[in-house]
Amino acid sequence: MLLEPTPVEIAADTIVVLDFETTGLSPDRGDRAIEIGAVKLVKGEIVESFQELMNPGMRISRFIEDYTGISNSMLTDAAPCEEVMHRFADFIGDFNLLAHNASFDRKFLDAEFARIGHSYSGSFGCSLLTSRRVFQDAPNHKLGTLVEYKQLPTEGVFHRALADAQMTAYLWLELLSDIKRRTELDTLSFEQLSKLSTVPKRQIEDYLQRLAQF
DNA sequence: TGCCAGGCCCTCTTTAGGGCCTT
Repeated sequence: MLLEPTPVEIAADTIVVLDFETTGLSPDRGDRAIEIGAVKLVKGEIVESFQELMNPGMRISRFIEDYTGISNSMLTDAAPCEEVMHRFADFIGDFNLLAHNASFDRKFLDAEFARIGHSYSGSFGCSLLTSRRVFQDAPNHKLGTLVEYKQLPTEGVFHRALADAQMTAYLWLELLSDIKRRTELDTLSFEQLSKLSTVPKRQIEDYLQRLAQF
């Protein structure tokens, strides 16, 4: 008889990859989220997705309309941020989280969750910091460039939350694959990968060699 | 009207400056 896995074991195998579209760069200066997209990766496969527009209670700039393709008219009928973030809180649970340039998405997640009095316990990983170390020969480390550089699956849509979250998930799997190949390891923990993103670039080869010895 | 942030990381560094990323 198989035992049901404990919640801790499930969390270790599951990552939620997320991406926000926002009114600007800084929640500290009043910017709000306008779309959240996310996919749930379980043991390297996308098993669930989440995508919702949200009404920030203000008009968005022409720049953001052009950049994202999200118009003011699209947001008029969207649910308010608070309502969407409650549903997103249920989606992410206590799973570990990942984003491309996670410091950006983290500050918007924290700001929007603070508005609804919600907190979360998952750790944040960053595909930008990791790819700067693992894919050091890439022309640059913008998400779109890395998708092209690694020939990752894409529908040609950029700067929309779900599409960017999906591409970030594929980038993460490519990073995992590359590290596994270089270390000849079968499995890598989220903690090992998070640690890697803090190792100085010049020391990455040494770090990978140390990983391979365990 | 016009402008706006911040974390990370490299180097011509650490008593600093500037490029890269995210919207």
